[in-house]
Amino acid sequence: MPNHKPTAAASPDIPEGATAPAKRLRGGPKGLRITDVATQAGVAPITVSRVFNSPETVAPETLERVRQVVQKLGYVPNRLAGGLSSSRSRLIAAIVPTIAHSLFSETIQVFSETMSRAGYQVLLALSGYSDSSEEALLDAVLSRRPEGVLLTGVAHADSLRERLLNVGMPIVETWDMTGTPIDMLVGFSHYQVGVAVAEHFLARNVRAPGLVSANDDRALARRDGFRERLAQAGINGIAEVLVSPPSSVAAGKAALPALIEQAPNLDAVFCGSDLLAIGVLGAAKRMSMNVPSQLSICGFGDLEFATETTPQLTTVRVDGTRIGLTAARCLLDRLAGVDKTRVTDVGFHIVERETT
Amino acid sequence: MPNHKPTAAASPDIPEGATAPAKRLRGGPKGLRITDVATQAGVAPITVSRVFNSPETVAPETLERVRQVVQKLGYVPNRLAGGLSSSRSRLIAAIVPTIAHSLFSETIQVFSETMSRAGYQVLLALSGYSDSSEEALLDAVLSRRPEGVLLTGVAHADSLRERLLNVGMPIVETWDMTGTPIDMLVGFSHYQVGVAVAEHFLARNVRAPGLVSANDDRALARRDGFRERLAQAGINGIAEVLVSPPSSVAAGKAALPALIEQAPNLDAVFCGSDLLAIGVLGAAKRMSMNVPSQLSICGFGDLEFATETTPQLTTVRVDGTRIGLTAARCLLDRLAGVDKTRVTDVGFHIVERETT
DNA sequence: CTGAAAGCGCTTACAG
DNA sequence: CTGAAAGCGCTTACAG
Repeated sequence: MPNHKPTAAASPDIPEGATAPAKRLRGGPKGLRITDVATQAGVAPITVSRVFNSPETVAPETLERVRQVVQKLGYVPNRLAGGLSSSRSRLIAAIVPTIAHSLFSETIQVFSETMSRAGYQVLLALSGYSDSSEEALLDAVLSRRPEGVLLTGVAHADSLRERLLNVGMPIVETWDMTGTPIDMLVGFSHYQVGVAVAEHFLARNVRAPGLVSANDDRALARRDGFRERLAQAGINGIAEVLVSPPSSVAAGKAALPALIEQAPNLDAVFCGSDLLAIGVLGAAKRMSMNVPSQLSICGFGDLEFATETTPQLTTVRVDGTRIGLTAARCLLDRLAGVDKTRVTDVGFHIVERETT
Repeated sequence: MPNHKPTAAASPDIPEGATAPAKRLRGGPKGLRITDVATQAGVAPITVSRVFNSPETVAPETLERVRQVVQKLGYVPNRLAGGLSSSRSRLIAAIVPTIAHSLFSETIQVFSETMSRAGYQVLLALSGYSDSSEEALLDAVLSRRPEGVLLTGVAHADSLRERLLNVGMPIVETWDMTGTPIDMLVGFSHYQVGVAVAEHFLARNVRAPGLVSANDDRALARRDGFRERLAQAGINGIAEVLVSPPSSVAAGKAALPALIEQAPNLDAVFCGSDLLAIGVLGAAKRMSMNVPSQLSICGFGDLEFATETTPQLTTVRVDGTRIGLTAARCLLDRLAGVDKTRVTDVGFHIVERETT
């Protein structure tokens, strides 16, 4: 027979005349609490807590007994309470511009899987591509007291950087590169992508390259690398069309005529995404321009289908899965007290498919 | 001058000889608390709380004064504490098999945007396609005490259904249809998709259709509808290849020869996803089979690029954005106390592109 | 419109 | 290996 708690036996024996200060009730019973389990198992609440948080410190028989009660009652600990009490929320925030049709989704997928295997849960925060309400978003995120944060891109606004520098929790910036990370960083240089694509075009003796891309931070960095490398080769005044995110096939289609208007001799286009590249390809076909002989097209993102359906396109591949996994490991190491490599450059590859 | 709290003035005047029961400290100061703001603003903590939660009940001047202190100090309320105290976590859980390369990502995107506009945050839980650890996943989710749950698919395992029926929080099942939803439902019938694709093929006088798909619940429901409708038309013993998720172009490529081995006269394939369809299309090309004249191919998902790059393919379109928006509204209405329509069938469309 | 007290359900920090 | 007490940072439920 388990040892009974003395207090558990002495239930309603408060003297009639006692001046108990009229206990205020806060709503009805909301569910099972740790004390319910403790009472049934004949242990103190702290022992039930240990069964969940440090089972190795509990005697095997006690462990078994408590677990059976937990199972029987269907008790699920309240982590709001647990987190408040322990200052360990077991929550990680992931701040992403968007997950729809995006390269980031596989990063978040792996990141989330890895974190949850380690006992953390992911709070998803979509920032959109506008910086407008990023302050509010950060407030919302920080109000949950996450133990770590994954950012997509490097923090742009100074006010955000400032705040994040001061929160004192592990932070990984991803999908970009900078010399001044807030904390840890897993990504690659979009500027260098632009340079590499420029060199790819130059090697093909392109004369009048143009560019179509969304006007977000990273796409603009690629543009800058592209432009500056071409300028070194004496090519200036590049035709350019910027579209607002999300980029789409339709936007790519519309862009080609606009580019040709700016540069009638256009013979190459660097696109901010594979969807844009497919749009440009479609428009080129309709204008009877041969790709790639008359018009070289390079996308970005290396969508899975593209290899099969559009072998005329060159594209840039980034290993989003590796970014997610590495970012998760960085955070986990840091949370475990290990001082982790701060910057990881995962690089990128230009994927030139067989020319048709 | 703001009215000072009496207690705020009387700081360290406890008599030396007092037998104060050795206050135990729990770690150092972890950050700003509501009392820090209250003290600086010369109000009670509860007033600061009201500034955040019911500003309309606070005098304009007080409101302003408190907000300035909040701003100056950079105070962010602790929602672990707030949620524990108020039993309102302001958290919504979204349980999704996967968000990478998936149709669900746009549903989650819109769902998350809509919920966050309403002051909720989304906890992302990836269930994978295996039911193995779904119990553990649900425990993790419920431990956060979300105020609502979005499920992808209808709950399969009885034990899960049982638990969800009893948690007493609003639940929306999505992306599927059933006569016995747990609570609310926004989706469509995968079985009917299969029926519709069968009819599409029958209208084209197909004789020997086959099927390749992942072996998840919903894909199998499509298969069943497909099979049974064909059986009604006297077509039985359909060639079939099941692949494990995630489905891919490569899996589609590998499937076609396997299908032809089962059915040498194969003249149509219903694919579980557009990626599989692209793979089958690629394999057909390599085998010099004309699509669609020799081989009809139907995908599922209507990926954006496909319209442009693979006009030979037919596919099935579902409005994932609408599912996400509707699901969010259902939950929000319910949270606001409105009794909401329980079942919404968003339907689907067979998209037949111009035949090349 | 504002506040003092009590309580939300856990875990820390001791103590045995 | 186990437990009693105190505290985590808020909000509820009154009271004025």
